[in-house]
Amino acid sequence: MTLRLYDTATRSVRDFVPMTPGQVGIYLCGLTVQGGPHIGHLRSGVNYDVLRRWFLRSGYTVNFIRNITDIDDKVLVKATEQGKPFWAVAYANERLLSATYLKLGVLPPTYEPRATGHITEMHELIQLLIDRGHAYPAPDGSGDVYFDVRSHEEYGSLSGQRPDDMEPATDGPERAKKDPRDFALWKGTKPEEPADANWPSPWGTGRPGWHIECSAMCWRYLGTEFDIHGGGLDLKFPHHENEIAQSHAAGHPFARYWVHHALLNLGGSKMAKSLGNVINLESLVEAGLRPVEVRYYLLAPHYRSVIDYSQEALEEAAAAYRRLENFVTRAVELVGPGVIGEVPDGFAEAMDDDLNTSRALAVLHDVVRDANGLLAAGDLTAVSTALSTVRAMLDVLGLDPLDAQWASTQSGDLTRVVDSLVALALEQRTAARGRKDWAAADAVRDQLKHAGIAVEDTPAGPRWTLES
RNA sequence: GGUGGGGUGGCCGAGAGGCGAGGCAACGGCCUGCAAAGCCGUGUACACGGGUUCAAAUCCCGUUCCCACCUCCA
Repeated sequence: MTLRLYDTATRSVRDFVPMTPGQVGIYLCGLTVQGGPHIGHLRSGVNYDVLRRWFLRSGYTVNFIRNITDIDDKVLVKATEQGKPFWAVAYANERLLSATYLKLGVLPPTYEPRATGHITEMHELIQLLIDRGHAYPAPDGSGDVYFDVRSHEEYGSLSGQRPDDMEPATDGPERAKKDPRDFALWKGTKPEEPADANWPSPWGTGRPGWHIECSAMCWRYLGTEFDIHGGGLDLKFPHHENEIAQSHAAGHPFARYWVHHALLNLGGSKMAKSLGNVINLESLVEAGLRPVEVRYYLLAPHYRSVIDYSQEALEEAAAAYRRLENFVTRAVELVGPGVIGEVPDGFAEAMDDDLNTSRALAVLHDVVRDANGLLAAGDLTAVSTALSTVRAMLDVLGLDPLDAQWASTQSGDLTRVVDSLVALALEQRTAARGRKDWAAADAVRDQLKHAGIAVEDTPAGPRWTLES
């Protein structure tokens, strides 16, 4: 079985063949840290986390690079507005992003390079492009350096657009460009921008253009050629198109597969700060959802399908997850956590088929349904086997309830105290039930329920859970 | 205007020529003292109009509506 991935560059699903057997290098365009992340950003993190976990599960060593864009127009504007250094604003948001990813169980990247830490590499790349005749310093003395789109025949191949049909890039004065589609590699100092947002360069002080950083960091951490480059569909043009242009023009073969995930919409258009239709993880947690449920919601639809955010759909997803979690909890009470086993063939086939998480979840639910039957039948050996299978699937998706990541407060000292108290009450209830005093038994159950404790009777005796 | 992706049952969401993915909700049944949880069963869905085919949600043509990108964007 091999993984097949949809490659945007060839517009087809292709067998994934790594450059080096058993190893995979992935570059994911991370965030511009002009603010905290919303759930659209988190979808990106979760989707690629699942891809990464599937590679790990399939026996690969994964070199996963996700960058931080810590300097750009918007960061500078925010810094000026807030009267803070741009780097302080960027770093605060970066920490917020990391904390949020952590809450969602997104594995930390192998490395998380920042644009401002790679000015040297960018200079080297820009000089290489100038030397090869694909870039030029602006003749207007601005200190800008532009990529010469006309010098690179394949420009537009990723997005399928012809330069002639394109609207002009607006990241510099048109009169300084040879062609309006040329884009900035280096931006000369502007008086209205913070003084500390400038670096010396062979072409004058300034700061990097947006696209060059990713080409430079890919080169630095993954080499001139690597396996997979990922990002949101909205980055396909111009960002990824420009990255390809820069890197190819520099003589780098660059990424072998381009993976783009669809966006998350709210109210009919994509979630974006600029549109003001933003929902973040904190607000969902305040509304009573757990991060693991949000994670389920974000990974349940296929990564190339648009998610139209709705509270109802999110709550349905949460209910679906609880069903899975419920089985795990009940099974563990009877047979212990066991070990994480192997994933069923159907699940593996779905994941190998361009990461079809929806179909994979269908397999997971099928197994859980059968396993619930085994649970009811008291077949502990079979339950134990099913549990290890279920946990394997959940683990690939980053949703294993037993993972330390999701360890609930229920396992603390307080729980032991509550458990002994509830046990006392349940003893009385059991006694009442023994003498068929249903009124007394139900009174105990009602009182516990009032205290937020749900009691249910199972073949193995009564069990209790905190109501969420 | 150019480039892509879509419209699937009450809701979410896979599938992409022929066995009704899965989840949520609903209804019926089983289990239960009653519940809860769970299991079993029920629904005749594929934007619209044509066409191809023994067979179309899936292919072709047309219509329509929606989204993304072409400007900072996951």
